[in-house]
Amino acid sequence: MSTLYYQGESKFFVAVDCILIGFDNRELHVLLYRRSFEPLKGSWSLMGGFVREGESVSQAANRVLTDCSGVDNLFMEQVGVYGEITRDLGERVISAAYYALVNMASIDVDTLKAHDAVWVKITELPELIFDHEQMIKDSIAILQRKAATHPIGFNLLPEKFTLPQLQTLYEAIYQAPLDKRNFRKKINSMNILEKLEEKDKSSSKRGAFYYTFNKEKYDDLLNKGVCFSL
Amino acid sequence: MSTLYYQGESKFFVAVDCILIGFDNRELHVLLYRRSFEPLKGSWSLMGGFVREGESVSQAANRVLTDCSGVDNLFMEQVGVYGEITRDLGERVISAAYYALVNMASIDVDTLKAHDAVWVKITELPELIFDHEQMIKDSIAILQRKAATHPIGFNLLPEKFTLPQLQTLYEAIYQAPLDKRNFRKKINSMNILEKLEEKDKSSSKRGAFYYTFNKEKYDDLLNKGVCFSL
DNA sequence: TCAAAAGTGTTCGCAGTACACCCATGT
DNA sequence: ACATGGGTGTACTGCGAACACTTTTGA
Repeated sequence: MSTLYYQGESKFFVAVDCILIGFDNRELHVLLYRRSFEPLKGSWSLMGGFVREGESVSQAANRVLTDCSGVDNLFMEQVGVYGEITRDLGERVISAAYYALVNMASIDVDTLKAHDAVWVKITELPELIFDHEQMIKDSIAILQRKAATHPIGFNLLPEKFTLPQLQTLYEAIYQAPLDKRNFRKKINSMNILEKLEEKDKSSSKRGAFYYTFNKEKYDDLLNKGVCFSL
Repeated sequence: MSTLYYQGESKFFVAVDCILIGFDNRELHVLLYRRSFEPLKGSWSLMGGFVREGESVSQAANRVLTDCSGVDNLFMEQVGVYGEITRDLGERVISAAYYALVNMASIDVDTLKAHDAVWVKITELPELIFDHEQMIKDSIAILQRKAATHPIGFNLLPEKFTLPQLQTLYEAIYQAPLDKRNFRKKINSMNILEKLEEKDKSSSKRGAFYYTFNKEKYDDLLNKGVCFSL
């Protein structure tokens, strides 16, 4: 390894911690697991890992997410870096947090079991190691802000979804009830959804029409300078 | 040094880069300097430094900011972590960016000279090393978003300021003209400013009244759940 | 026939926006 | 007296918020 330029400076362990947020058509969940190594073995923790030589920090986050979810290229964004000296009880570790969004139904249950990972409702978080609770709080704050102005919520839904489902999602994100008619009016006026013929009969006798997110329409709006906001 | 738990993992140089944003009552500026060491010695760069063993990442950012500005405890927030493998042409360095806000008049000119640092208008940025231009763009995006809903703009002004000054500031932040009467109506309705007897005669014959930001009033509003937004 | 969820319009109030003139003062 | 920037009010409009009934269908 070369130390051409920066010799004398210190080096640090750099980790990534992943806040994988999922939706089960009712509530938001976070993927947690029981830490399998010391220190604090057995405590609740976010999925994480160390950054390696040959990968960027975001690649490391993607690797960790793929590994524990079984799905590649999840929607993912950086939350921030957590750099307090004693944040990790083992040794000093500087950690970059990333949140990712996924529909819980698309995650293979066996992959989760293999990592001892479980979905926990964000309203019922257990005690977590280090600063992981703060990371989750920061993630949800970003999600709440960003979901209001960017169509990222669709990452939490299956390809086809109903309007009641979509509304429940936003109610879960904002942790607040929304008016059905106002919500539908607004969604409708955005003109970014495609209504399908098919109905979902699983949650009512009448059935609710399926919709899909239409990325082309959305990109068109952006090009015209129109502002998405929900 | 202990390698109790995490042996086998790699360690990295971790740097901080500081986007010090200043206001001169006309335009926003960023503090840049000519890099004094290889690689790319002589190129335009943000102020930065390496994180040291005995300090947290944010403490490192504060140290760098204090060092180059001569002022301690500037308003400062994290922008994010930049972790591409080859982002630094020397060796691999993972960098955390922080932006800070300051009134340019409060910075000692000699301190700047000592660091070969200069204020550059954000509308006239030169070519910068590495990903520093991206860091500045990201900072300004955060500033634009955050200044609209949080009273952070006052960090860019002196203790006493006039309403025309305040308006010019927000026009510089948003890079858009604002209507004088609407701006004053809104500011006034927030009830977070204290009008002083004194006038600033430096920019007009009539003179403009000085105001100060009243943090108590602002905190009161927050406690009542009122939402600041400009 | 009834229970349970899906779907549908209108009204009201407020906040954002557009807009033009008088004031104070130093030169 | 005049040039320069400081300060003020009103009318309009569009968007968010509140609100209740009908429809469909499986059990």
